[in-house]
Amino acid sequence: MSINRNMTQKELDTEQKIKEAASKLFTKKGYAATKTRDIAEEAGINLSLLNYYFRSKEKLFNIIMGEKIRQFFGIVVPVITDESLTLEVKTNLFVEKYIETLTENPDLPLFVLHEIRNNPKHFVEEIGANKILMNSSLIEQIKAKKPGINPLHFIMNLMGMSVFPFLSKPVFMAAEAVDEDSFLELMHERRRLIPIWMNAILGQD
Amino acid sequence: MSINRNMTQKELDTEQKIKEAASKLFTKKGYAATKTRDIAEEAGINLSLLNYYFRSKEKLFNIIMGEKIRQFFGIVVPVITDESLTLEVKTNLFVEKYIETLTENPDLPLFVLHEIRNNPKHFVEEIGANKILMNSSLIEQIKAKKPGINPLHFIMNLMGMSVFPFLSKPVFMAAEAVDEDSFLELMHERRRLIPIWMNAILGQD
DNA sequence: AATTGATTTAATCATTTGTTTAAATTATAT
DNA sequence: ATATAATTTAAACAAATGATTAAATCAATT
Repeated sequence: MSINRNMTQKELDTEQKIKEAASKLFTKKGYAATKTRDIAEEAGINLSLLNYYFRSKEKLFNIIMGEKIRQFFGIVVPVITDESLTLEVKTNLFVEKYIETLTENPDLPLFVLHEIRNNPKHFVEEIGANKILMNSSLIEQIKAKKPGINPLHFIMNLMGMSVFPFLSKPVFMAAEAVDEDSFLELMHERRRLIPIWMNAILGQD
Repeated sequence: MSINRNMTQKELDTEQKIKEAASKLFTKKGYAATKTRDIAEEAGINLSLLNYYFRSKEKLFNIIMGEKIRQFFGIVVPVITDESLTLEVKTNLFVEKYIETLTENPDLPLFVLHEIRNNPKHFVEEIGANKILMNSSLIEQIKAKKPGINPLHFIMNLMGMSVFPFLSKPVFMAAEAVDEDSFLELMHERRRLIPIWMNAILGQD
């Protein structure tokens, strides 16, 4: 029953080709709109191999989903929990990591937010993410600086300013407000500007 | 062939029941994951009536989609184009309208952004939205205040701070950072705070 | 009441879709 | 080289799905 007994080059290739095709289509079109035959065609493999390597569409999806969730949240968990970093450094790293990752993977946030809404359990199980945020040193640092305000406001501002542009990119492109190049340039500028804006929001002391 | 020859109460009810069921399911699950039988069951009608009133699932979807796009963008187009409003008043109205609408329709932004990415033509045809944003008086006012920076940065900040919390609500809930009540309270606070933050970002002159 | 048209229903159709099966091929080990 | 196991393929299956049909019911008009 077990697979991967013999780690030939070809075997790894097939499994990897399926994963990459699935990753591309799932993130682009979502679970329901992606057909197993689409994945097989995109991967250039026989349809049966999908079930041979991953048992079912759902199991394949769960694997991809877990990777994407870790990709989306994994990049910042070490940053927000690191007690040795100042608030300013955290903000800088947060913005840098997100803009870097999302520039490479523009479909990531819409996919992750969509699928977490459909199945929040995935998120919790994958990241063990409950409690992490609220107990992070980032939250403590914000509370210390702005004791009167719920610190989540600033997390939402930071994420909103960093992530939302990628979510709304198709809208801005359809509205002819940006093209591919000018969007990239904007995101490059934001890597520098968002920390400045966050500082302005948090008060200039 | 024509429908709606006799505008009886019952007929309007059936058509409306289908539209409301479709609206609920499409916005919650997307086009592909919503089955015509789900819509019929949610509406409490016979499956055939969906085709009788709307010809096809796709035609029904296009109607719902158009309404949602108008709902999402229609609320702010009059605000950003009104030359008689100051930048501060525009910002206030923008935030107020969005937080009000999205509090009532939390699934709206994810649905709209998802479907616009899948079919940007819909958006352009529905709103005629190309050119509107970049020629708006809002853009002019931002340019006048911050001549050195691309005004889209501030549009993205304004939308990001207003809309992103609704997109990420399921994440914050899964992370046990908020519950339903505290989220509502946060959004109520943001209606007041975002204009202040936007002012801080735009410089305090 | 009878006729006509609109609406609703149950049954059915044709495709699509996820999965399985069994045979064929390829690689590995003896 | 032969036997054994792993991989790949083509064909097929069963269930799901969007749509249609034809008959039944309901409403309005004469």
